[in-house]
Amino acid sequence: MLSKKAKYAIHALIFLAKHQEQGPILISTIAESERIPHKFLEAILLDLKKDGTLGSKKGKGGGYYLIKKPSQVNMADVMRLFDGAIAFLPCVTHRYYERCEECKDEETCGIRDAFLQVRNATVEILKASTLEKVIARENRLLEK
Amino acid sequence: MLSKKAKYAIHALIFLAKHQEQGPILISTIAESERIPHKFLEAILLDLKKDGTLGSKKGKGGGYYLIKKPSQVNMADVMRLFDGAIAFLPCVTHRYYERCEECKDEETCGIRDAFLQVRNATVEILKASTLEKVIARENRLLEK
DNA sequence: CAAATACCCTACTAAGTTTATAGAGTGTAT
DNA sequence: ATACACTCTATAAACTTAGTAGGGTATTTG
Repeated sequence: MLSKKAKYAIHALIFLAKHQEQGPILISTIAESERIPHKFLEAILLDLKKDGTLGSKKGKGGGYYLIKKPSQVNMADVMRLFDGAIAFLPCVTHRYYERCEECKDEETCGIRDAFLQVRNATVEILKASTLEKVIARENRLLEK
Repeated sequence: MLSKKAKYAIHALIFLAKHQEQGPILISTIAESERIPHKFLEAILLDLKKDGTLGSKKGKGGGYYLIKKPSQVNMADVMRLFDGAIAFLPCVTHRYYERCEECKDEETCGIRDAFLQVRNATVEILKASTLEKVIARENRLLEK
């Protein structure tokens, strides 16, 4: 399951994308609108800033804003940032690769292939799920 | 990531399937061969028994054995048994359905669709990954 | 029947992770 | 100068995971 951090991050990103033209948005504004604990959201937005997804401005009129285009922000990257590797086994991840400690012989491991397929399918779908598409989908659903 | 419980369960099942014709296998035998803490494995095998996958016999000459055919035991079921729902969001699971508490309106949620696709793809792949196929794959790799 | 065998069950503990909260610090605009 | 709003460090409560302890129960064998 996704952690709350990842879910909050996604909701915050959607909010920021929807209000992009309003300039910097206060943490408090997002926190209230999305019902996210203020201090918790602070840490989340900071992570997204260090990641290069968001920018921030201090002082009056300050707040957070999207740096990347909504078409460049995808669910796979957000998930990785907050919850780590997407794969179910450490031996089938690309960037966080580690041997499975329970595994006697990785070369002849019968389950690796299935979990590698799962990983690849998951990454493909989540990479394609960009902020732009997510918001387009919400708007489409709202119109009905 | 898969829990150790789920990984241990998979390894124990593979072991049991490979030694199927030997009759009941001792917990200790599996524990030593697969390097799983004895008491921990006990609990795991008991869960698999309650689930209907394994049978057991008490007393001398006792132990655990597969009840289902290796072609009927798949990774999706094992994962669900030990780690719960496969989906990343509670609102896209079939049997453990719950609303996402962070979600304001499920009907217009823009991310549900992507995570539903992920769930469906994952379940499909893991359902197809049966004990029979996993073992066949190991044997194929060993021959090379 | 008795004793050994081996699974069954309940409770507990240690460690790690997640989900926060508190409060002081730093930079910015007016 | 001062209010504003993000930044950083530390801490704590709740929950989950992984593993341990110890006795209970059923079955086989002599």
